[in-house]
This record gives sequence, structure tokens and C-alpha cells, in this order.
Amino acid sequence: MKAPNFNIAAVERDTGLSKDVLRMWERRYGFPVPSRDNNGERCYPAEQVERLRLIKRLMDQGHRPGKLFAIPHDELSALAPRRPRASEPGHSVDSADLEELLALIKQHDLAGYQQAMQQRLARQGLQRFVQDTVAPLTQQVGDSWEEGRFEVFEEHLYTELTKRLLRQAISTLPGGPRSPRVLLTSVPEEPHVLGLLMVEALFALEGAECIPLGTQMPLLEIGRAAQAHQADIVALSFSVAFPQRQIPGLLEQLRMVLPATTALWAGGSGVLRIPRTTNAELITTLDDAIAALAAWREQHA
Amino acid sequence: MKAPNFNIAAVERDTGLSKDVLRMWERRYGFPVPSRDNNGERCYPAEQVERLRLIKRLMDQGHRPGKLFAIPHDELSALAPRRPRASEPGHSVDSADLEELLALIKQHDLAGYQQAMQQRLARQGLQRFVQDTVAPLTQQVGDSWEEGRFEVFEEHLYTELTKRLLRQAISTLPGGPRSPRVLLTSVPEEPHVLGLLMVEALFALEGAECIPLGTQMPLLEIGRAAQAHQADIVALSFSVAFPQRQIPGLLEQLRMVLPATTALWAGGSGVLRIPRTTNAELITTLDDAIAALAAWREQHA
DNA sequence: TTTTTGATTTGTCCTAGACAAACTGGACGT
DNA sequence: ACGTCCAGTTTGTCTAGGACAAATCAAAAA
Repeated sequence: MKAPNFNIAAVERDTGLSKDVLRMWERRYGFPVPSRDNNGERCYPAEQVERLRLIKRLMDQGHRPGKLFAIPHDELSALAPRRPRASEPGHSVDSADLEELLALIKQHDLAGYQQAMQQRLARQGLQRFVQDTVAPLTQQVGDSWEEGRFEVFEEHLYTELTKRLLRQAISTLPGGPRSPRVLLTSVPEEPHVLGLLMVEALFALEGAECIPLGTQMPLLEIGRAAQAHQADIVALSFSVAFPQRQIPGLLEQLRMVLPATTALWAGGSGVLRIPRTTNAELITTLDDAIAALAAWREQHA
Repeated sequence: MKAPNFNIAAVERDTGLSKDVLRMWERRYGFPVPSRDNNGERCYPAEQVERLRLIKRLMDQGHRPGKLFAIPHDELSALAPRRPRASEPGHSVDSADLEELLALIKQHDLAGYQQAMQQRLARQGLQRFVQDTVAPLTQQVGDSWEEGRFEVFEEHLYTELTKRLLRQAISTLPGGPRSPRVLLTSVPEEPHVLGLLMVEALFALEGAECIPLGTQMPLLEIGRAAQAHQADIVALSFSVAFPQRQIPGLLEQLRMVLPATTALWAGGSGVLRIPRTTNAELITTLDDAIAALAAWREQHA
């Protein structure tokens, strides 16, 4: 198991840091310092890639690169999140239960996790399952990952298994005439789908017609889809990892390609710190989402 | 609905063409020719973005840019795929049936499509459903999209609904002691998951233990996951849209981070034209996948 | 017909400079 | 003590053009 060397494209893939940023950091901060191959192209050792991943993680928690590069490498991993997490210690009701579920993932016990979640779903019903189990659990997994207690692949595993549970639960809901028509998707570069699924579950429970388009829809396509499906509402999800600077511009562009009668809702932890806008309704919690749906209904009664 | 303008990052997002390529094409071929904003930065009108998407589509079919840019704009859409499709007219048994399913998607009839597929699943059983319905249907959807008969959002809708069906079917399979342990995932920049799900369904039917990690796992994480789950096999999927030049290098790097006892399988239409390698076993059809599993079992009996 | 070889095409990487948006920290006023 | 404004700093993204290797094509040789 010899350590492989990464070229700059591979590092971009694996860390999510753009080539431009990688080169700029090297110029400005003196890290990373890749060796060069015969063509003079950058060759990153695996160790530096790891460190870059750690730095990226800390930056997602609110740290700034200038500070991070000043810290000696071995102290990095001890850093605490700088901006307070949106954790609500208020109703961390059964955090012990949640810890148990997390432990199952951590032990890579797929079957055990699925079974435990199925039980909770049966016990709580879909709405409370989403709000009291899936949402806080996802938050916890994110936190654990940021603190380095979870590996990336463990988070992926959690996401994959939970996606399956939610989809399955949604598919068992009864059919019938439904309204409004809600188109659920996300913009390119935003692959996270769990939030969308939670909203879909809640909306479906409330009798809305959900049109799940998956993630990463080009803007013009979202416009076309809204028209083709005669959607009343287009609901987008932004995760906390999405580059926040891009969101206002995206919403503005999107507003332009959507029919004026179609509402545009943007939700997820990514919009928490976005300034209020007339282009879209910003929805920061699951309760907000349900409230927004009720408000829409009232307005279109 | 005024036409929005795209900056170069937005075009990269929406077309999948890298900034480098966009600038190079402008330099070499004189297209696209974006206007500039006050800062001298490129501003692409929506119309050019559309044309770029068309060009990308044609390139995925095997056309070369040099030729495409020589063709007057209005003849582009009439171009036929250049390299023969991997369509097997041999056993396009019930292509009429498939057309019917496609039509349901095209009409945006979610409920009708789901019902029709459920019926087929019940009638055919999972294995034949995967091989005789889902696989050719996916091929057809891809073809239709390449020929412009399907919008992107319609393909997304198809993918999303079909993913749900497959996952649901997989989750109903009985448990029990299973082997070998197969870890299913894809590399970063490869978001397509349908192929993985088909394989998972077939492998689960054959009694393998499938560990679905979702898509886009960083290479080092795949190594860690393989170790943590003590995977016997790591199965990757590459779609036809994945940049083929990167695949051999990826497989080489991955081989280095995996334990020697772990088999590495790479499948999907993306590996059709990849030269044989000792780093991984290349699997081009679903039948191959089943055969590979049988061979593995024989070798480890 | 098939294979080999040389020319062309094409994508990616390189350097280095510029600038705007976001953030910081202090001064000021309430 | 707290909010607000402003200047200074940090940081990411864009630009330009040059270079080169891998992929592909086309013509010559076997």
C-alpha cells in the first residue's frame, strides 16, 4: 500500500478545493508545497491531501485560512468549531437514543441501524420521525464529522441508508388528488438530498403533490420543468457546505426563468445567513416549511 | 422572464465544461464569444449556454469539437450520433412496452409510471426486471436525451423515480448470512447511481452482502471504508459521461490504497473503451457482473 | 486488409497579475 | 453596553497567453 501521488485535478476532486485556490494558497501561504513531476506539474503526496481535507473542514466551520496556516500542523485537529452550531440544546430530547443510532453507524452495523430506524419510524409515525429523529440525527452526524469523530465514508453510509428509509416511507403514503404541486430539487454543485427528502416527506403528509427531480438541476432546466409540470412552488435546498456567496445570485437568476405565478422557496442550513430577498422565500427550519405550505394554501384558497 | 446572463462559473456548472475549456474554445474556435461586464469578465447569454450544452451532448456521442464548430449553428441539432450506440437490436424484445414507459415519463405522469413499473416488477421478478426493463429503459432514456427528445429534467425525473423503485425492491429482499462483502460506490465527479443500484439488486439477489456508500467517495475514503468494512470487493461505476482519460489513473491510485486481498471491479458504460489493466477488473455488462461474482466465489471456495 | 508512423487536434496545466467582495477591528454615537 | 459606520486586510475568482502530452486522424507501408 504505497502512498500514491495526486495531481492537481485529483486533489480538486478529493478535497473540493478548486485548482485556482490550491495554486493561490501555495503562492500566498506556502502550503501545500507539492513536488513536481517530469513535466513540472504539481504532485501532491497523500499526507498533504489529508491536511488539506482537515483545513477545508475547519474552514467550513468558520475558521479563516490565514489563521489556520499559522497554526503548527499537529495542533490543527484539536480546533473546536468557531461559529456556534445551530444546535438547539432545548429539545435535544432523547439525545441518548440518538447516540445509540450513531453508534450503530460507527460500528458499521447496517442491519442493526436499519432495524432500529424502522422501529422508530413505526413508533413515532412519519412526521415525528422526520422532525425528531432524522433531522437531529443528521445534524449530529454533521457535527461529528466536523469534529473528526466520523469518517467521510461513515457519513456517506448514514446518508445512503437514511435516504432509503425516507424514500420507502414516502412511497407508502396513500395517493389521491393533491395540491399544491411542489417541485423539489437543488442547483448544480449541490448534491445533498437528505434535506429535500425530509421536506418531501412532510409535504406529502400534508397532501401536497411532490415532484422529486433529484439534485443538481441546471437553472434553465428548473425553469422548463416548472413550466412542464405546472408547478405552484419550486423548493430548493442548500446545504451548509454550499458556497453562500453564490446563493443570492442564483436565486435572482432563477426568479427570472420562473413564471411569475410560481413561488420560489429556498431552504436548508445554507440559507441561514443569507440576507432577506424578494426573489425567494427563505425557509430555515422544517417547521417553517410546514408553515409556508399552510400560508400558501390560505393565500390561494 | 428576461434572459439572465451567466458568468464563467455558472456556465461551467450548467454545461460541465471546465473554465479552461471554455476559454480555450473561445481562443481557438471563436465560440463562445461572451460579452464582458464592467470588470472585463465574461458574460455568457443564455442562448450561447444552450448551444454549448448541445455541443457537449454531441461530443459525448463521439463528435469532435473541430468539426462541430465548423458546422453552421442551425444544422447542429440534426446531427446523428457518430459512434454506433451499444444498442443490441437482438433482444430489444418488447421495445414497444419500453416506449410506453418512456411516454409516461414524457407526459410527466408520475403515478402512472410508478404503477406501470411496479406491475412489471411483480410480473418479471427482480432479476429480470433489472435486466430486461430497467437496463434497456435507462439506455433508451440516455439515447433519447442525446437525440434531444428528452429534456434534462425528464431524465432526472426518470432517474429519481427508478432509483426509488430499485431501492424499495432491494430493501424487501430477505436477510441472512451473506458473502462476499461488496462495497458499492463511485469516485468524485461521478454522480450517477442507477448502474450501481442495478448491480446491487443483482448481487443482493445472489446472496452477496452489499454495502452501498452512495456516490462520489474520495479515493482515500474508499480505501478506509474497504478496510473498516473488510470488503472483499470494491465495485465502482463509471457512466459514459465520465472523462475517460482519467479512469486508468484513478484505478491505479485506488489499487494502491486498497488492501491487496480486496478485489477492485470497475463497471458501467464508461469503461467500455478503457484498455485492459491489472489494477482492476473491467465489467461492461450486467451479465458480466454476475459472472464475475460467480468466478470470485469459485476462486474463494 | 491491417499495421505503423507522422501530423494534427485537443484538453489540461503552468505563471503571474488584478480586482471585488467579504471579513476584521477600531472609532464613534446612542 | 450595544449597534453602526468606515478603512484596511484577507481571500477567492477571474484574466491572459504559453507549453506540452495524450488522443485521434490520415497516409504510407507491409
